[in-house]
Amino acid sequence: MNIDATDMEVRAHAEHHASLRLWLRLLSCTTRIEDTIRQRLREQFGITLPRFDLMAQLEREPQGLSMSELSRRMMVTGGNVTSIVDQLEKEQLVQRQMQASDRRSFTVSLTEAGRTAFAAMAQAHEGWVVELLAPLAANQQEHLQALLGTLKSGTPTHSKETK
Amino acid sequence: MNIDATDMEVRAHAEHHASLRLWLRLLSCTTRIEDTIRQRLREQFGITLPRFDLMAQLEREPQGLSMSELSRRMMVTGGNVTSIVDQLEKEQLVQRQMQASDRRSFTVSLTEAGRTAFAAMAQAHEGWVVELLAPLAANQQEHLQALLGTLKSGTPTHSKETK
DNA sequence: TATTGTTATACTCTATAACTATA
DNA sequence: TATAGTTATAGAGTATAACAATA
Repeated sequence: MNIDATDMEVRAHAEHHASLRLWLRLLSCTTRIEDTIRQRLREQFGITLPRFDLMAQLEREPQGLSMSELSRRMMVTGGNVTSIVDQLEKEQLVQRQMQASDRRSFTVSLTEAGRTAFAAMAQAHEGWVVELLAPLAANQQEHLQALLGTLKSGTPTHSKETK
Repeated sequence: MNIDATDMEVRAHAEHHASLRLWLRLLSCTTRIEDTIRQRLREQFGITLPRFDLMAQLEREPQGLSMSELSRRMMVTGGNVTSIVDQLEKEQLVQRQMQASDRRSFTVSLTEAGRTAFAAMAQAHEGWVVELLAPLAANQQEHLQALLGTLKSGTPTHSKETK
């Protein structure tokens, strides 16, 4: 637009546009997969994604987690964790256990039924993920993993010329 | 687990696990960026992501879109589009216009104020995206775009050995 | 009859804030 | 005082289904 636009500015505009297109594609790919998984979890197991995620957190920590730790890991506020745990407890998939050391707190863990149910769901879930990522060959998946690692860590492997 | 497990099965298990890790990383990267954008849109412009998305759809189609077309493009049901358009119309950012050809339908488009407001939001939005993707150099972003294109299209560039 | 859009309802997730019990 | 967790409230987004007007 500017008559004084330099090559660098032109290039910067083009790169900005490319970043925006990349973000829209990243978002649409992820959303499409997530929606598919969400729908299948609901249809086949009658469970929502946040509940599945909470159970997955507990599955990784057999000794259980406190409400506040769950809140931190799931990045949602405490009140929400309470309601999700309430629902899962009603279905006897998780249990609250008193802690002798601190009577304000307690430990949430999977019940035996919860472990069994989660195992079936996790197996199906993994199958869906494999299926939905199948358009990418194994070496492409590795490459994608590496690129996303760079994006996540915030550590560029190549320095950028533009400030 | 199985005593008869062949090398292929072992490899398949390893690849399945890698796919799952890739999916979790894809999800966390995307969610992190999306949450940041959502939060900034709310704080700086008092708008939600679905409303921003609807305005973005309209910005691309100056002649406007019908409710059903908006519903299709945003992949949400008609009732939801009605409520989002209602809110934006109340803020005078979009307008409903009668269509002579079909009196059941009408055209939704950005108002002048809506175009102005959207321009400011879109510019900020693009800047955030550039910032959040900055850990990746330009050539890495191109690579990521290509890989996601393969994932999206469902057309593997390499055939897979496993059925 | 089919389609366009609205309305009503219900549910989940979310954040905020006030609250209780314990440390 | 501070912390762990709960409760209450409000709001957004979503799907479903019944509905009115028009084609």
